[in-house]
Amino acid sequence: MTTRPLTANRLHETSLAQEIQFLLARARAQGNSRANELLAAENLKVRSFSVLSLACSGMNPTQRELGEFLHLDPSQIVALVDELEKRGLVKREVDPSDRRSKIITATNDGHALYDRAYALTMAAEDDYLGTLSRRERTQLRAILQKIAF
Amino acid sequence: MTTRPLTANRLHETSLAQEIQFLLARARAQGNSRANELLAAENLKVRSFSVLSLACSGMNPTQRELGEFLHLDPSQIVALVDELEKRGLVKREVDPSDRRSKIITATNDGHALYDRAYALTMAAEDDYLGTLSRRERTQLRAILQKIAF
DNA sequence: TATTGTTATACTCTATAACTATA
DNA sequence: TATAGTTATAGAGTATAACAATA
Repeated sequence: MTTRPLTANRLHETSLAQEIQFLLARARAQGNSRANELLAAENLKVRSFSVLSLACSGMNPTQRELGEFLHLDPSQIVALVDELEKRGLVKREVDPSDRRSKIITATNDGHALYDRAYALTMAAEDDYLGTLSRRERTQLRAILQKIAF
Repeated sequence: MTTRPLTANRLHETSLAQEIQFLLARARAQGNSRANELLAAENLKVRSFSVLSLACSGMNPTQRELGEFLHLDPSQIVALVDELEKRGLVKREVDPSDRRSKIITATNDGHALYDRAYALTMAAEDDYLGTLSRRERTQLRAILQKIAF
């Protein structure tokens, strides 16, 4: 964990520090950076991990669906899938019901890597949510799901 | 609010959609985009609003403190303060106790604009947290503060 | 005519290093 | 020698438009 000397702690009392939007941004940044640190051991980032995770989900998502769900442009999905495909972790398959679409699924190697990477993201969660109780985590997840979906 | 057709709703059941990190990112993205939409009416973005807010806080922050608190590089702070200063919203003052540092404070115009912009960020919060009860918002703020600080 | 994936391109955001003035 | 701010620059991330294949 990158711990920095917070000599600016006195700004915690400002109005900005009470805004949920600001706090969300800070919490996300911390979690993202910690997750990226740990995922680097498997040459993944949060972004590519997300695609791999959905490829492993059994839901057979198309690239279009991945982009929609991850809020990423189609061109960004192309780049992410390209990289994972080159590494032999996922494969593109033409959707028989609509030959324009490509379904992204994980290979055996992809599933194996996902299992290890998933454990890393859980470890990252423990690191930056360490001060939260089980109950608080459950509350947080429930509230965030109401916002996000 | 940019409402998009979510034909990928079926992915809500995936393991990824249960991860707090993922949900935090989504919630932040929604809030950020909504706040930017509303702040555009005052030619501000979330980023420049944050600097203006701290300049109005009465805490007389230095640029260094702004960067530390907002997790931004010194060079980014320079660019943000430059823009706000050009618009006559904030001013740089040399810190008498350390002539290397510059203290950022708001002008009268800056305070007036901040009041309007703050109302916009509260409106944005209402928009994307609309489904949350008062109690849930309080819980969320408290939990996020434990994570962020 | 509209949509999926692709490519190319540009724009924004972020990170890094070097410089100055002060300490 | 170290630090605050500045400048320049490069890299990563993001958004846009145009194209081929398919619907």
